[in-house]
Amino acid sequence: MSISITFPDGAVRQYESGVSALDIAKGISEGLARNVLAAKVNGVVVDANRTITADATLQLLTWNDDEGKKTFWHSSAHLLAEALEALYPGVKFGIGPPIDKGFYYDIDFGDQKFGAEDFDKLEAKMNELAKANSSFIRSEVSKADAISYFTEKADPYKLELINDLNDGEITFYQQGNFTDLCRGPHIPNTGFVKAIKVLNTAGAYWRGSEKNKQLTRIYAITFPKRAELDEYLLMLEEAKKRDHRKLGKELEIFTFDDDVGPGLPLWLPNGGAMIEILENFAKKTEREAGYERVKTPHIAKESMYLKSGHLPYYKESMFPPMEMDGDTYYLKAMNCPHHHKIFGALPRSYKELPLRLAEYGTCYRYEQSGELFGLMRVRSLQMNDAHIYCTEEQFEQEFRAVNDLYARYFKVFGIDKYVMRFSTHDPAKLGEKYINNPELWLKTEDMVRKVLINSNIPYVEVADEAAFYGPKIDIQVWSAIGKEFTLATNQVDFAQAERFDLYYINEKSEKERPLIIHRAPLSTHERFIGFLLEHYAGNFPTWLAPKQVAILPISDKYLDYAKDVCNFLKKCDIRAFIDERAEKAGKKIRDAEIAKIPYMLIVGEKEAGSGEVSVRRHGGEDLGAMKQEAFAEHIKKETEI
RNA sequence: GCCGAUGUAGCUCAGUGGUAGAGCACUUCCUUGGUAAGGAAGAGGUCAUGGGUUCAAAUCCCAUCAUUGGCUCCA
Repeated sequence: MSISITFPDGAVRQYESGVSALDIAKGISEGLARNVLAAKVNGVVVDANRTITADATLQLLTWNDDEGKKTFWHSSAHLLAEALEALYPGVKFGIGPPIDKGFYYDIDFGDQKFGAEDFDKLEAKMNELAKANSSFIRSEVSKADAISYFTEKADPYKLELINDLNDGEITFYQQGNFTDLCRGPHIPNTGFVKAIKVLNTAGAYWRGSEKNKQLTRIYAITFPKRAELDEYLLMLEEAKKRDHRKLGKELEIFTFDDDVGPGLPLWLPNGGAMIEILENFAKKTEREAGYERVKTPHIAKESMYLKSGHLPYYKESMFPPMEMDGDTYYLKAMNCPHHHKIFGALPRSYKELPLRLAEYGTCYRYEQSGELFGLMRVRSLQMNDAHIYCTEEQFEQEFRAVNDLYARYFKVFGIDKYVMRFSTHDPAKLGEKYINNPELWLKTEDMVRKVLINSNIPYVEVADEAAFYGPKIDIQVWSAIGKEFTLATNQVDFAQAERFDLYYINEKSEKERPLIIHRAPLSTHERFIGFLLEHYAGNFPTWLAPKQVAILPISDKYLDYAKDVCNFLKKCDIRAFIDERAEKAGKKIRDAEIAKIPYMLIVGEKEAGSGEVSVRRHGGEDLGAMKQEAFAEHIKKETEI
């Protein structure tokens, strides 16, 4: 019997029923067949050697397809497991999925030890098994047989997984001497794997729950070509150079000190300068957008956090309380309750709304020790915070205005690689993780969704990630080394107005609850500057650079002229300094280049005589000689934002 | 918090049981120079901290602290 196969380009060809994707590939070219990792039949990814017995659409998946890569890495995880079982008999296997870059396998090593010193051995074994060209053989297994197989192997994890599956949907895959519970699909054989790198190990709780046993997770990556692995490793090296922790040290932005404490950054003068620049920018922008600035203390009494509802949710991650005059005080971990108190301090009319209260508020959060990460996750932080109190009718416009503000900021910084994550509640956790008000949850979530859709903002919606007081939008970005974190946030709060008994008088002279928007588009100084360091790889645009201009006298004979230039630039609000060392120009240039100073002004006999400066841009571009005033003008123009 | 790794001069790092090292940075002197490293000398360390083993510990063992790769968490 013959069947019709439709290819992605629309071509339809006839084949004998029972043909496999691999057969079809071979029919097209041997070269293609060598590269086929899996196939997409009627939209479902399957093994390339699965037989096709009815008319179907077919896409051959290779390394160039994401699904091809995923299949390749998934099979590589099985290869890793096969090697581990050979080297460490009796280890138990958790799960071994592909990830964005490579794959991992969670292993229970029992009494056996596995560490970085064993990576070479494991790689060697994997290479050996890869060369064996073992086919991945699929078999359908009854639940009873599956249970009996893994009972014999005494693997509690696989048994637990099988338990959740139904008879008839269980498949095994075998390659060489290794058999695994797996839904597949897999690449044709292990020989496709040509380059292997075991990257690191980590503890990982079984099924992601702290209550379960911690397994050893082994991360690795594989490629069909040696050269691709080398390229990948090189890229990792490059990424490390952008790491804000490395750059922050090199550019003297921040430091940590054991006597100050973990997660408590010290801002060096360069970091202090950046903070000032960012604040000035934000304050101006927010003033124009109708925000008013407020200022609140760093501590408050327990009663306020009980009222706000934060304490039961976050007590564990607040610094321990202080006892004073018979009262219990906490260091503030969030600014919202303080701001709510400001809203409530005066009688409010609908005419005052929306009321937008902004503060670069300093907060302290007792983050778990294992969470601390450079500037991205710290225990003292200063937030670009504001709370907008508005009526329900004003909500959409206000929420949209906040999103516009993000867009504006992100454009200034050239931030374009991010994902908007819309977090909603889980109805099953009302009253536990979330304020128990089902109608308001649905209503506000609808409002947010509407704004996102109406503004054409791409987003992903995730359930059960909301704040306890309402849904939120987070802007997710990635650090140089690939760690995901929330940069900015925009949250709806329908709970705290009630808790603080906040109200305004509406047109009909009735009391009404305001809706509250929490927003922090520029995140915290800590996280934002950490992010910017990586984003710009330390090469800040001139307006943001803590030091904008290095004045480099050719010799100390021209120091006086250099001082004239420096004073003039400072008067023009340009951040300039003189390299007064008795070094040659070449050395001073090199050091200014390494310090990533945007402009270098070389001043010597020629310039001193003519009142000029010779301008070199960071990176080497020579802008030639110009009058001091012309240079000041040049910088002014460039730093307008 | 949990599992693993790491901790030596300001920075980057050598140093596997026998007198603490290098490069850069710093200080001083010489050199007074033209677009990515001039020369010389000097100073700088309780080898994270506290115990232990040993004739002897940066080195071996234990604990603590910090950093870190992940996991869990994230107002």
